[in-house]
Amino acid sequence: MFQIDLMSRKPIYEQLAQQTEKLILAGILKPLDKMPSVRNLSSNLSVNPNTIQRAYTDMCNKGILTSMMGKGYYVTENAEEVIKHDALKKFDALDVIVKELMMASVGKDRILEHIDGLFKKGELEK
Amino acid sequence: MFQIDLMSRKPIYEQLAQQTEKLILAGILKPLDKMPSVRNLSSNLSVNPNTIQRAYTDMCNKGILTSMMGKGYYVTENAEEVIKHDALKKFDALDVIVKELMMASVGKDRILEHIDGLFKKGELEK
Amino acid sequence: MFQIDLMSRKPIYEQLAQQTEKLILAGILKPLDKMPSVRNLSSNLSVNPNTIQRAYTDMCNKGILTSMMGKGYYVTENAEEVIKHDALKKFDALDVIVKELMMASVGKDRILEHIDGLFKKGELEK
Amino acid sequence: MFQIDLMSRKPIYEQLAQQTEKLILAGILKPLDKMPSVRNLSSNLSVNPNTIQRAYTDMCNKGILTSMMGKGYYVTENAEEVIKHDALKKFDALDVIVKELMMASVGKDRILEHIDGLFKKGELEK
DNA sequence: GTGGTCTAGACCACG
DNA sequence: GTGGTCTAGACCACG
Repeated sequence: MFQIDLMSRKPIYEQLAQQTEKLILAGILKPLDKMPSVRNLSSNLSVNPNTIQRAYTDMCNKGILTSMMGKGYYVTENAEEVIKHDALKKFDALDVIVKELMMASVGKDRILEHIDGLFKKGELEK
Repeated sequence: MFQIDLMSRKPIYEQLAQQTEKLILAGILKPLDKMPSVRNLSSNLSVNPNTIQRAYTDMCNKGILTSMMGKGYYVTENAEEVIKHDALKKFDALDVIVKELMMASVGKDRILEHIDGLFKKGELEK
Repeated sequence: MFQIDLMSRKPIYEQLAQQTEKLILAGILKPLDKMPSVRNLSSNLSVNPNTIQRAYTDMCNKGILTSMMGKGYYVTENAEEVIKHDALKKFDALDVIVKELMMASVGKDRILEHIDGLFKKGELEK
Repeated sequence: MFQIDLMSRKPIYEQLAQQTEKLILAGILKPLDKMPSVRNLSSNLSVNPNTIQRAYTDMCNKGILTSMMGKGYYVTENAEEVIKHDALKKFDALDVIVKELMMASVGKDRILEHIDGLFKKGELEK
């Protein structure tokens, strides 16, 4: 269910959080679903329990998961909503990249065309 | 000429390299121009000399600068070309972000519109 | 009769004890009344029997309940008295919070007003 | 500057965060002040570096501290503001306690009188 | 030197 | 069994 890239510059706990969010958006993980236990996921992925804990705690703070002591971690009811709301912050990152492309004389048409292409590929994947 | 944001998450040496590239693309730094000396820039910006060195060395490796022992660092003749070519790698980063926005149910129209807006603002700045 | 909030940070056994105390103060549970059996309450609330046991044992230690081997748990004769006496310890917790509000520049008037408001609401509920 | 109570039920990282907040509210730690380094504070308090890190990271997430890689942690410019704003959440905790006192037949007058007493003591401390 | 991430592993509270 | 906290200590990036 989860795949970790140890060579990535992205911290493992961020990889876990991001993949969890994708599973929720894809409807594979649903509200009130139980997450794998810290120890279980730790041994399955060969990742230290502390690292799993960090990922889960971060998601709790964001309102995507909730913990029940002695029971486990669960997807919150409004997890999808929270994730979608957070995604809007990504427009800022998009701004930065587009501006850098502009600086490098990459024209507007070429960028729009490129994004258009992404959506066409995305539609084919469905 | 250079402005460092100590609060940024981006490493100072990356900020320096990126600003140098922008100055070259803007035609302010031209091929064969001499870069400020490591010591000089270090004291002007109150930045550790190692950090300046790192930025210069990185740019040398990319072919944007060249060092002449005992003389200093100079902008290469084809620096602009190299930078523009490198910029194309940023399409990958753009892909990642656009896909994440798509996952979060942000529609194509909204993204294209947003980018369109960026270009309009960019034109006004000119 | 009892309602457990699994999402609460408060341990279930504390929730049970607190609700029992409220039922006693409200006169719903009276001295010498029999408490539900551990097994019974456990299945009704879908709570681990150990948790019920813990709540009952704690209340025995405080003098609110008493156990009769093979018979069950009963409200003690002076349970109400014990609970009211214990409540005075809550003044300490109140002190801590009020001091923290003071530190954060929340004025005396605002605090007193707030508490006044609570009592007015409380009276309406009657 | 910091005092840790190892016997307290409150986690060390919370004790550290709370004491930092108090120092800021008291004007002892001011905006842009540098915090002790993780390693330094760790050895001074005989507390594991990870625990200090946790406290600092939490405060970063709340907007009270900011970290500069390779430089250290600094109090943010609007730290005091953030702390005061957060303090308002404590009214909820106050509600809970006051209601519990009410349940235990502690009258409004007695509570208001008690708080009044706290403020008089507070004034004497000045 | 300074923060950031991670592993290994212990101990506790809760259920 | 499950999460929560903590110690010990390593290794890396950054300055």
